[in-house]
Amino acid sequence: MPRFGGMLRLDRFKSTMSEYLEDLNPAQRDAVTHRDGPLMVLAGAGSGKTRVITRRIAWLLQEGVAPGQILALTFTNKAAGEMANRVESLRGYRVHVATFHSACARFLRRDGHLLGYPQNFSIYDTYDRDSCIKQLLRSHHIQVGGAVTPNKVGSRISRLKNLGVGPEDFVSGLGEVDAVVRRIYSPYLVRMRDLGAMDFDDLLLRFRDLLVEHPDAAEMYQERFRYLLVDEFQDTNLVQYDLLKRLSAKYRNLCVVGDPDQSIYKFRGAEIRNILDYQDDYPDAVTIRLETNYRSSGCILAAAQGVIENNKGRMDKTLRTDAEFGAPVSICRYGSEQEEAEELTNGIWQLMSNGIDLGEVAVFYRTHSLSRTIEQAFRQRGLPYDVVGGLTFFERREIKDVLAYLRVLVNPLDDVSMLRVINVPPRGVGNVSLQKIIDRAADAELSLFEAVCDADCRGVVSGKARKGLESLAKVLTEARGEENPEEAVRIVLKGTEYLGYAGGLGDPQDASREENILELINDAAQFAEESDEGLAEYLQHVSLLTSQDEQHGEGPRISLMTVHSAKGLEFDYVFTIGLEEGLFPHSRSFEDPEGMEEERRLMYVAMTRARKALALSYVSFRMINGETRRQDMSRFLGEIPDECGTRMGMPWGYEADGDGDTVYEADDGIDYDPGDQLEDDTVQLCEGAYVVHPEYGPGQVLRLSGSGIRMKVVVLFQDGREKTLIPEYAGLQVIDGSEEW
DNA sequence: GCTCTGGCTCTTTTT
DNA sequence: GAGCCAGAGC
Repeated sequence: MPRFGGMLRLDRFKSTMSEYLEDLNPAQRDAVTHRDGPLMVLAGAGSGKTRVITRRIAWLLQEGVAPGQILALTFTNKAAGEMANRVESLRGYRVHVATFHSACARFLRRDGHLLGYPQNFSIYDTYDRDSCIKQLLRSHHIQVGGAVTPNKVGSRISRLKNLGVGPEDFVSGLGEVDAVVRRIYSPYLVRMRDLGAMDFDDLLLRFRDLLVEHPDAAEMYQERFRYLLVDEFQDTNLVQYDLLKRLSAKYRNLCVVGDPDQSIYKFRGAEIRNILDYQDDYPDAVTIRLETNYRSSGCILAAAQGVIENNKGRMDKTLRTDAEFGAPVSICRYGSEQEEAEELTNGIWQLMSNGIDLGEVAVFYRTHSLSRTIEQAFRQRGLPYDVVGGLTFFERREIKDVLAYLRVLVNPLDDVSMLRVINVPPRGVGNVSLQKIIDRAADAELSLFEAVCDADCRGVVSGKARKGLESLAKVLTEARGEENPEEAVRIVLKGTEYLGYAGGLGDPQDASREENILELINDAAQFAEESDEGLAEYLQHVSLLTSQDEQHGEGPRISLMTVHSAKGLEFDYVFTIGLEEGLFPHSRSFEDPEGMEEERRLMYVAMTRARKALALSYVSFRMINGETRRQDMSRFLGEIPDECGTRMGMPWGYEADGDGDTVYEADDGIDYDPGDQLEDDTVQLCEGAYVVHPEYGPGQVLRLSGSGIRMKVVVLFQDGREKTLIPEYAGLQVIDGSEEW
């Protein structure tokens, strides 16, 4: 985590100017040495953008700008940390590098009281936001169901907030969701304020409010941060851009770096238009284009270029490279996702046997759901991997439960968190008792936390519920004021016997929930040790972690992630799977030409992550939502120039080793029907049959029930587990004879 | 008040 | 297949 401040100065960092500049090309050098005034750097993929930003910071420091006067904003905490470290190693100074959200959170912790927020406000993620909305819908007697779900209402409100549209400006459309939003939007804002809580959008909006409503505070920030640098500017939204304009209003040293071809976050309010507006808003801005790619082979670059050129509304830009043409991009078609996963595994084994570092291998996909088949194959073949994003550690149920306890300790107004834990683990507080205490709290104008901690209020319930609330109050009172996050976690766990409860959740053989909680203790301990900050800071820190910030296992590992998470990263070997119409480009973008262009930019991002080799694959049949569908090749593959791709065979010359694997050529019209194999298996499936499950391993069928598509089997697995499975979905393989295991 | 079951929906991407 | 929810049954 980047820490602000740190004024250490070491003489050995005194360098001559040329040291920062000599390995830069002329355009990069111009960007680095631009002194004052607005600067826009249009940086193509792999053109050394990060290097330019860090060198520029180092250069500014050398020019006499104080470290505290520089604020750099990046996309992930990880990127921020790396950038801060690089600057530190160049100059020996720590500068402020943060994400938009964490910077705003930090500022609001200090000055949010000017807006009436407690210093220890809670930060709600999407899930918490939806819980809050769910409660609001209930209290407004709005029926949930069909199109109206807390999540849909929440996303709609979020979108409006990103556009800077308040409840008073909102002209609702015709849809059901809009009708609900019209009723709920304003109450939601009020409710969040009462809870002392902010969602992700609020962090930006409230900080903007602060700048607008408190000119003295605004001036203080303007004086403080005289030099602003923004990475990934193409993915900022209107509110973020507005913030930047206000922050830089006095000194106008706003340096933005971005690539319109890599704008992939429209769905969360990003505006490529910001790049065009920037030129209007700062007519005197210097614009520098970085057009030399230092990352990818010539072939990969040409292939990516061939794809992105199909976008109509695009700033003209061509990337050059001096790199060798390199190996052609491999384009493979497989029969099914299982085959895709298997061949992917084979390809990676091949790389490994050539001594490749697995840390330089990545697998990208458009949607998280595609990771599962790949993960299974990797696990079976013993390949170490990390999944970036998806359900992250801090989004897990048991972790969120424990964090909710911590949150109410820090912010007693936080009823959403209190509701989450008031009966977790179960302590006899059912709906009836819960409603009683909620009503009592409302009458007494107390938060739920306060009501639970007040013996008088607890008096409204009796019996088991009362006892439960008493024990809860006892834990909360005991833990309250504990500043050390690790200690706080321990007190909560002990007082609530949460570990025992978590152990009983779900699969009894699955110890991962307890392990996760122990991991949380470690994380909290580590935070306390490294930062000497308290519980409130710890909560803020974990609330704003990004999917790329997660720590992973030891040793080199293959990275699995969505293309969105891949932005800003690079790998020697990149596999992108699921290049099929409807998946990538995703069907949700079909009607909308702008959406399709964004999909294409996404493809461009995926391709340009690769340094040495790029393999793209698609399948003829894929199981989607429990239904096997016939898939067509992605249009993007057709846009790759012929001289850049080999449309057959295994990645990079891998040959099937005669075990009967079929190699498909693209568009050869071969109809592979995975149903054939399925039917064969189903026929053999009978009581006593030996089977292998991709996850649970070998087992024996105990009973069958139902028939055809409704058929279920009960299987006793070797490890003693008994599972009821639907053969069609479970991927069960029937094997003959017990000698197999 | 708690737990289990069956029915329903689900899959875009994230701070 | 998985997560969520409502309703039934204990």
